[in-house]
Amino acid sequence: MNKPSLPQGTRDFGPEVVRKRNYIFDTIRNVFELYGFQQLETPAMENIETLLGKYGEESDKLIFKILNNGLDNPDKQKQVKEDFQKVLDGKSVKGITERALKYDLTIPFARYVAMNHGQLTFPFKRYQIQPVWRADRPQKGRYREFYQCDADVVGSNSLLNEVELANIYHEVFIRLGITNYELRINHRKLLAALAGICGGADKMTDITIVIDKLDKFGLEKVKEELSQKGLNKKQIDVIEKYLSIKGSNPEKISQLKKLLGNSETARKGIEELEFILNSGLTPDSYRDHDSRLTLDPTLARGLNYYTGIIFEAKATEEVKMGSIGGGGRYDDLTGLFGVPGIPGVGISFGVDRIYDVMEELKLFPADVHVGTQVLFFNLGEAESTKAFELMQQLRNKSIRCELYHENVKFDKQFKYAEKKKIPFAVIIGSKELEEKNCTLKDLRKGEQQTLSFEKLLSFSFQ
RNA sequence: GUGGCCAUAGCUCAGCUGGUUAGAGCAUCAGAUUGUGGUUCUGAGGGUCGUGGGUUCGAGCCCCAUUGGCCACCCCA
Repeated sequence: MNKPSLPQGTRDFGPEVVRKRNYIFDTIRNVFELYGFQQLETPAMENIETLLGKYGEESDKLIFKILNNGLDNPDKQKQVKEDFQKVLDGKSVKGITERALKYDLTIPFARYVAMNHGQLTFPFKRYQIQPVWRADRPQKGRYREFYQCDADVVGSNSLLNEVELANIYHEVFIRLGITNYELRINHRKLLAALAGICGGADKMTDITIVIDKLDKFGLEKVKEELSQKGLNKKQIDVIEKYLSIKGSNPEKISQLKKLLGNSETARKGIEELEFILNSGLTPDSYRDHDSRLTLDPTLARGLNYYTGIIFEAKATEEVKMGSIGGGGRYDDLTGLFGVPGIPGVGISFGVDRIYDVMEELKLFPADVHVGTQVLFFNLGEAESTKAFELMQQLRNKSIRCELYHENVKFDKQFKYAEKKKIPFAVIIGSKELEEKNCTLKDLRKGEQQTLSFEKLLSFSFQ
């Protein structure tokens, strides 16, 4: 018998970890609901054509495909073998696989909206907290199964939504104690305008991918790669100017206007960025701390469907972690599913990464640990019957209790309480039973007192 | 998908240029202690050294393959 193991990149979560994760989930959920979002759930798997081609070519390879059942049916052998040959050639074939695990929450949401747009009240504000799967190779902060927490607004072009979403980021991170985060924003239209000047719209993907690497590889390497992509000296010069835009947010805006101001597309993008940056609705702290909400012209984001404002949230530099959240506006996501004209904007939190950041910065409050408050010692049949009765009454008062499972010596029962960090022990032995009282010991202080049963039931257990 | 590093007790690790019976700390269990835990002391259990093959008189150590983990690239949360 082989040792049991987990699939690569997946994890079990023990009780301690689940508590901490729930703390994050609850915080995010509360903020989402505070802002008027309602929860949606979609299946773990989707029809494969719902997902393929939505994220870009590279990402299609990272979608987990589910093998069809019944491939061993003798009547189908010939067809299956032909289909499988196509799979070997890198194609996705319905005869072999027609379902896949979802890759993110946005596309399934768009599918849902496309299917139900007749019934929905717009703007539709939904949030979704579910696992997604990527066949990526695991490494730091990257797993094959991980949770996303998304909030999206569809059916509204208003930039108010962007402002709201930026506020949600702020509120969540502050509540979690991640006070040193940075929310970077940019606009796809700036990148489109830049591409328009430098080699045409079809170069946009290449350009965005390359400039996204600026902070990692530096300017020279970026210029080198642009040259390899077929851009000429003049075009690269423009991009260099674009990349060297620095300073406060207003300073960057004015430089962008100078560089791209001739382009109608860019002007629209800059206007929208200015609206967000200057919005009186953002918390005061944004304006006090310019670095919190930062205009970053080099921010690109890989996902193809973004068309407007894009967001990315990062923790402080000292925590070497990729982005802990991202999002943006898309003009026409449901158009992919035959229902055009529904724009949307959304954000996503990466809970697994937020967890790692909080662990590293020791941000979990001590009281996320909510275990048993009271352990009733088991000192015999008559004794434990009384203990059981009292325990149930305490439970009715929402005090978390348990009765030790067998009558063993004190030593063991104390050590059990110790290990489970149970603060109180209630001892009812033959002596107490006779005197109709009990011994209550505070294990943190090492102090104990004798209480009547009535007193025990009204004790606060703090 | 590409590259680098690693794999020894439940956990963290030691184990010399290949040489007798593979060690430590922590954890676990038992006892000192049948109504008072955390400390202490004593003892015990626990390993086909990730897996499969090879070289050798002899392999935890060397070689090949394989699986898994970590890290980086691509990409991303």
